[in-house]
Amino acid sequence: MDTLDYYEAVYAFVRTIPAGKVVTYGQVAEEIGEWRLTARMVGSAMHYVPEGVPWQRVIGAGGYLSIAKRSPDLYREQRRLLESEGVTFLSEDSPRVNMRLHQWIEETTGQGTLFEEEG
DNA sequence: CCGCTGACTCGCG
DNA sequence: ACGCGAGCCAGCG
Repeated sequence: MDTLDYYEAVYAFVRTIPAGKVVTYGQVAEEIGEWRLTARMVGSAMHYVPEGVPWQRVIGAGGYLSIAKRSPDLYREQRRLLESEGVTFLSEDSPRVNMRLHQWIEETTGQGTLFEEEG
């Protein structure tokens, strides 16, 4: 698989994520199954995401909207898009999605289950 | 070819 | 809970 095809594979996968569901960067890489394709690569692909791809459904590990650190504007945009399709957060102020309700792919490694509810 | 960087992630204070 | 450093691999100058 050529390098640029990685991006296409990522976009193709992201398009299959149903509204109201979210997947982490790491999960996208894992699902595609190319050993070179890491979470970082998925992040790069999302940076150049073409129109029509529901990029907001790809989030950081643990439900955290990782874009928040680098771009407050994109964070607000992503949050707005997610909430408009029914995704809920741990709290109004929290940048973390309620993974219990919205995670599309179940964690199988047993590690991701240490997601905590708030309150 | 070398070095730096990044829409990432994990482990440690 | 949170900042930091390290590991990660492809892109770019």
